[in-house]
Amino acid sequence: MSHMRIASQISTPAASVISRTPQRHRGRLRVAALMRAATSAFAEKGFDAATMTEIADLAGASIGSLYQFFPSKEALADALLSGYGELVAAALDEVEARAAELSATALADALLDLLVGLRQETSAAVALLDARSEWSARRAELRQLIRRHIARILLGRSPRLSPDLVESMAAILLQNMRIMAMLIAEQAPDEPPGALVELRDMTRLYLANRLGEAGGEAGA
Amino acid sequence: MSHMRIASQISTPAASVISRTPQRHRGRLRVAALMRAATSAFAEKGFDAATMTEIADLAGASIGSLYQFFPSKEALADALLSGYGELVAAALDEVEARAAELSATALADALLDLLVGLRQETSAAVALLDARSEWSARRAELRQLIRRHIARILLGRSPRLSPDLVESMAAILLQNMRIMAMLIAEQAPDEPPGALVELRDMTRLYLANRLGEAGGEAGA
Amino acid sequence: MSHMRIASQISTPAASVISRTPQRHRGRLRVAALMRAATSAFAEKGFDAATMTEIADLAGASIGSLYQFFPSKEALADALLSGYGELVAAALDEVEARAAELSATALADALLDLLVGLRQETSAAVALLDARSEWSARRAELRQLIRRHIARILLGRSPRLSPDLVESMAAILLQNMRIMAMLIAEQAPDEPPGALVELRDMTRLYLANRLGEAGGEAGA
Amino acid sequence: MSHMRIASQISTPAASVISRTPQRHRGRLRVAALMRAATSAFAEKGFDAATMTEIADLAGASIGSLYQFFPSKEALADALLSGYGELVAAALDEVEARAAELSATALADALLDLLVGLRQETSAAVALLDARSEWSARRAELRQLIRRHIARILLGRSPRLSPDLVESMAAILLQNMRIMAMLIAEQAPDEPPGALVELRDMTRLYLANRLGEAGGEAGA
DNA sequence: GATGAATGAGGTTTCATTCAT
DNA sequence: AATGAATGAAACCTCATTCAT
Repeated sequence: MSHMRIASQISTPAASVISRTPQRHRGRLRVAALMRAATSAFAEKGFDAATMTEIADLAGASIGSLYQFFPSKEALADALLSGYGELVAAALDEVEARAAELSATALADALLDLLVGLRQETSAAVALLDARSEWSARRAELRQLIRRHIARILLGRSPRLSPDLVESMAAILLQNMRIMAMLIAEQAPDEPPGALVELRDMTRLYLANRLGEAGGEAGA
Repeated sequence: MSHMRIASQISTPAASVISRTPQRHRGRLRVAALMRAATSAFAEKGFDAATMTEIADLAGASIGSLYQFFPSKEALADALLSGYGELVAAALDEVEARAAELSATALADALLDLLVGLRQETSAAVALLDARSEWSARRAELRQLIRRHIARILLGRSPRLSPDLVESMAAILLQNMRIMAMLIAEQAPDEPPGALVELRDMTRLYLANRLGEAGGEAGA
Repeated sequence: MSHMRIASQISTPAASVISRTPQRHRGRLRVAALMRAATSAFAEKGFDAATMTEIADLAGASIGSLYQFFPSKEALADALLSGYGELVAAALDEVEARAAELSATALADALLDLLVGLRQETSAAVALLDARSEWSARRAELRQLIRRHIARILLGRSPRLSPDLVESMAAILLQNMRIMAMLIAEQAPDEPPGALVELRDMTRLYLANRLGEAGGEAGA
Repeated sequence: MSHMRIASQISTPAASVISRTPQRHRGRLRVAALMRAATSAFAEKGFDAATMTEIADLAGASIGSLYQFFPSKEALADALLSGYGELVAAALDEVEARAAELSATALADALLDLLVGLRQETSAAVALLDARSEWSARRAELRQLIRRHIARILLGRSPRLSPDLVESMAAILLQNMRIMAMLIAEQAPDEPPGALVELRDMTRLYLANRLGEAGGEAGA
């Protein structure tokens, strides 16, 4: 399923965002460990509260080693966000491939489950994007990337929908996906357990209505 | 309407959260100005990035004056959150008073519009609550306060619903209210304009379905 | 006995050290309360750690009121030290009056018990004098005042002793008096209880030896 | 002689009290320089009045460097006190080794001279221990450590003395050692020069009396 | 490449002192 | 006289970043 991706599969990001692409195996392992550590630290404490030293320690590396690969804290955040964008795009690709044969309900489920497998990465990404208003450009970019992708999937299923409508729907679906990921994360232990069901039902109801299908009744 | 409340109506909060309750007129004005400045700073930059010096400057006060009333940055955040909880509770009271005579659609609208009038306060509150995982207790508390209030409104309208269901619905409605406030805030200039309509329609559809009414068709 | 003086008997100090001599009864009470509060705060926390606000609060006065009588923290310390000097001088006067008829042992006891009744004042004075090296002049002055007084007493009892020797003896006796006060203060709950006896015996032994008397054997 | 130890021999203290044990030669030098600077600053101005910036400057280091090894001002004080405890213990070990063959007078001299070689460290330690009443536990601990050591030495010389008596004697001897160190320090230029002799004679007299020896007559 | 010590700008907080009411 | 708000210098401490070994 689409959400089988796990943190350790964070792939080495595009060369452009890190200071020096490691040529050796050791280096690639290091970078992976550092990004994993950064993801965890940012997800748990946020961009500002997480320290570079702490991230290096978490990865079992020295602070100097961290700076060898990521020339600044912001560059590290950038690399994480790029990687996150790629992860989500890949997951959406899988959904897109199956979209034609999915009912509205099944499509709603596929989307809602998508970020669940990327819970921690999503937490980190949200923390990074919420941290600095100067990054609104990057935030807009990432959101647009995902939104466009979702819109394409919707348009593939129902070609008669207007492009504008489909983009607006995608914006709302993305919000619901985010809420789903947050509800499942350990950060929301106090939310009523039934909330998950309600979110799913609401999304199914909405998508069925918009895609012109009858379904979307509450289930369990 | 309920969302006519504006930022300048922040009242001096309960004495418990500030270090020295102002005992003179000038002091009360100062506290109000400081809280307004803090709301603005936290909303724009987040808890960590906003500095105490900056907040004092924004309020036209000295740093010492800020600390006279709020003994720490965290105490300031606490005071803001308490005040926010009271604002939301007051707004929900108004909705509750009218709830019996509202259709499901109208109720959905009333809720969605509720936080819009508190846009900036909501941004600040969200920023504060997301900032520190140590505050999950306070976050849970505030969320629960609002959720329970919404649940009570729903139960008033449809007494046959189970308490658990109603709490779960409230959790989802709260999320939608939050999204609404964010979409309207200046922070999301890049979102498609139709997203607002979609969010509203989705919420109407959902609420009508759960409250057993027919309505909830898309409009605009 | 000489050590019956208690804190509340701190007399209003010489007019020169306070900013404005209070003409009314209320004012004199205020000053007394402030000095008592300052003595307590300095004794417990030291000069630096005690705050002016805290002292005012302790005295049930406002910070403005404190500054009305003592124009600075240092002036407050000065007033306290002056008062302390007068207290000790008065107590020494009493000993001096009885000195001729006292045995060496009894004289040792009288001196050792002298500061015990001024425990808290002594703690405060020591804290003040130890606080700032800039005050070594004042420290020297106060010590000299007391030392000379003790020397005079010794000389009165044994006129054949050289003035230099008597001053040196006084210096040592003063140290022993200070230790006695500290051992009895609540600050030294961990010292062995027998230490008091040893200190007393050592002092008796020493004084008897120097005053040419046989006595000073250990007792209990 | 036991008081040949000098400040520059402060060794890198136990790892437990500093935040990051230096792992390179340069780091170890830094830590030693910082502790030397701190000893000097605390001895001269006291704990509160000495500033961290000043200490770093004195050591020729940056403020960040100071905090790299000592995570707080209090931790720095702790490290100093631990080091001081070790220094005194080492010096007492030397006295203990020679104690059997020393007369009461010679033993008194050995003890009195002991802290003289550690004048500056003693000044600093006294300043630190007197600074904060919250440190009474640490103060008690350090005092007890030294007292027990002295008591052991006394018991070695005169095994028939009761353990309680010996502890009480040690408490008094420690006070005399402290006074000796203070009298010799540059902080007491105004004390009569003969005071040193008197202190020494008093201590000799006392110890000879308690150890059952005849000696202890005044000299010089 | 790797390590960890060094740096210092900048943030939070305290508190003596002043002054308007 | 009395009160308590206002002020800002200065202290403690953090942490991103650089650099010598």
